[in-house]
Amino acid sequence: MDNQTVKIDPRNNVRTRFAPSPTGRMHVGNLRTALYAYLIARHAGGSFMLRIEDTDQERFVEGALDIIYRTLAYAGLSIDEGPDKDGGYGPYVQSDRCRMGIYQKYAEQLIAQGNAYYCFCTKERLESLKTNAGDKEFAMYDKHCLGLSKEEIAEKLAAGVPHVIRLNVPHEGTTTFHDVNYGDITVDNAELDDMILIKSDGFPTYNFANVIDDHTMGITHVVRGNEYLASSPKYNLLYDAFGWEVPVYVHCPLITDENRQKLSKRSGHSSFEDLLDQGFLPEAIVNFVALLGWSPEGNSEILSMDELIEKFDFLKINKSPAVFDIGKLRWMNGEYIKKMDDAAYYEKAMPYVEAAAPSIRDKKALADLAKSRIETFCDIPELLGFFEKVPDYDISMYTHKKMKTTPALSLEVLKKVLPALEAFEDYTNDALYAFLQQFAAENGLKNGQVMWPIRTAVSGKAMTPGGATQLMELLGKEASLTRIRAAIDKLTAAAEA
RNA sequence: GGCCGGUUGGUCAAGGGGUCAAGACGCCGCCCUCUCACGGCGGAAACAAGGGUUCGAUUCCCUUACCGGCUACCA
Repeated sequence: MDNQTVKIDPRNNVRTRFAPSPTGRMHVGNLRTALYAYLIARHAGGSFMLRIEDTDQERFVEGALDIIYRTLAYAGLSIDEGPDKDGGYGPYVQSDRCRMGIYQKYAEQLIAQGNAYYCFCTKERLESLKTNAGDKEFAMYDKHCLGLSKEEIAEKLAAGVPHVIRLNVPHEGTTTFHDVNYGDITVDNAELDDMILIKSDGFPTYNFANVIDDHTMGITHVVRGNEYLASSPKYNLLYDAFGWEVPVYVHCPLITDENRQKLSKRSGHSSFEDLLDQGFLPEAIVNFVALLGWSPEGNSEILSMDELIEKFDFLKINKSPAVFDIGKLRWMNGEYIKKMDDAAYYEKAMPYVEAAAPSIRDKKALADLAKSRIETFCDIPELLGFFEKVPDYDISMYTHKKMKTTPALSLEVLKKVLPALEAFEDYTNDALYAFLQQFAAENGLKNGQVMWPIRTAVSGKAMTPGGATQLMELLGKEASLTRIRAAIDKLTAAAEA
C-alpha cells in the first residue's frame, strides 16, 4: 500500500479545510465552522481548502454547490484549493474520489491488516440486534461476520451478496483522543460500535472518508462541530491502524436559537442567505458569528476580516453553546451601516428608499436620514413610509408634556403659522428653522410648541427621522402645506366632536 | 438507557484559588436636541445546587440537577 505517498507541504504549512455536504442553504453554524477554519489558516499564513462531502446520494440537493460557493464568496472566505482550483491534492469532491477507488483501496488495506472486515448481514438481522431502552432503540453490531472464513467471504463476494466494510474495534482497552479545546476524551472501546466504513452502495461513510481525505490532503487542523466529539475516538482508531499522525482537532461549540434548541428553518434566521434576505450585511454576519464561541483580547467587538485574521486564536474557543441573538446582530449590522461610505451605502439603500418614498425628489437626503437610524435595510420602508402618505394617527399625539403642547394649542398654533408658511418661500431646513424660531419668539411660544405640532402634522408619526423643518424641506412647500391643512381639519373636527 | 460534553447577568462574553467578578447587546435614567436617531454619562442585572480540598473557592475534586450531542449503510 502506498499510504506513504502522501504529499507533505514543503513549507509545512497549516492547512485547514471546510467540508460541507451539498444539502441546501448554509447554516450559520456551518458558516462559523468555515470561518474558524479559514481564520486558523490565514492567521498562520497557511492554506484553506474546500472539499465537497457528497457521499450521501440521497441527501444531495441540486444547486447546493452554487450556494456553497456563493456563501463563501459573500462571506469573504477565499479558498486556495477546491473543486474549481486544483492545488495538487484533488479531486476535491468525494464522489469523484470514490470513483477513483481511493476509499476502497484504504478499506482493503485495513481488511488485510485485520482492522476491518466484510459484513454481509441483512437489514433484518441488524434490526433483530436492536434492544429497547427507555423510548429509544439501540443496537451494537455483534461482529457476526468477523467469524466468516476466507472461503465463505470469497464465495459471497463472488456471488455479489450486498455487503459493507466495518471497522474491527477491539473489545478491550480504551481510546483517548485530544481536542485543543476540550482536552483529552477517553472512552472504553467496548462502547464503540464496529462502524461502517464502506456502505453497500460502495460509497464511504463520513467517518471513513473524512479520515482518509484529511490525511491524504495534508490537513493539519480539523475544525468541525461539537456533534462529532463523541465519535472522535473512533477516528483515532483509524489513524492508528494506518499509522498516520493524528491532526490537531478543533471542535466548535453549538450555536442554538433563543430556546437553546438547534437552529432550525423555523427560527427564520438559520441560514446565511436568509440573513442576507433580511437586510443584513455579510461583513456584519461574519463579524457577529465570529464572536459566537470566541472573543478577542481587548474590548472592541467590531472587527474587520483582517482584524479577525490577526487576532483569532483557536486555543481560546469556548466550550459552551451560544445562543444566536438576532438583536445583537441587528445592533452590529447598524454599526456597519453607519460606517459604510456613501457609494456603498447608497447602492444598498437606494432600492429600499425608492420603494418607500417614490414621490420625494431628493432620495439621497432620505437615505442620509435613514443611515444612523436603521439596523437593517429592511427597516427603511417603516422608517420613511410616511413621506409617501401620512398614516392614520390619533390626535393624542399632539399632547406632549415636555414640549408643553396639547391638541388645542396645536390647532391654534397651526392655524396661526399656516398663513406665514404660505407666504414663506425658502423651504430649506435652515431658513425654515430660523423662520419658525422667530415665529415662536414673536408669539410668546416655546420652540417645541411650534415644532412639535408641525412635525406631527407633516408626518403623522410620534417619532420621525429628522425634525419638522427637515421634513418640510424634503416634502417641499406644497406637500407640507397640504399636510398642515389636513391636520387643522383633523384637529378642528376633533374639537367640535 | 449507555457514553461524551457543557453550565459566569435576559443574551454574547473576560477572568481563573484572595477581584468592588471586565466589556458588549438589550433594558432603565440623565445630558445633547425642533421629536427620533447618533453621540456622551450613569444605573439595575451573574459565578446552577450540595459536598469536599484549602487560611480562603466562581476558579481544583466529587455528586446531583438541568441543557446539548452521540448511540444511522446522515454528515
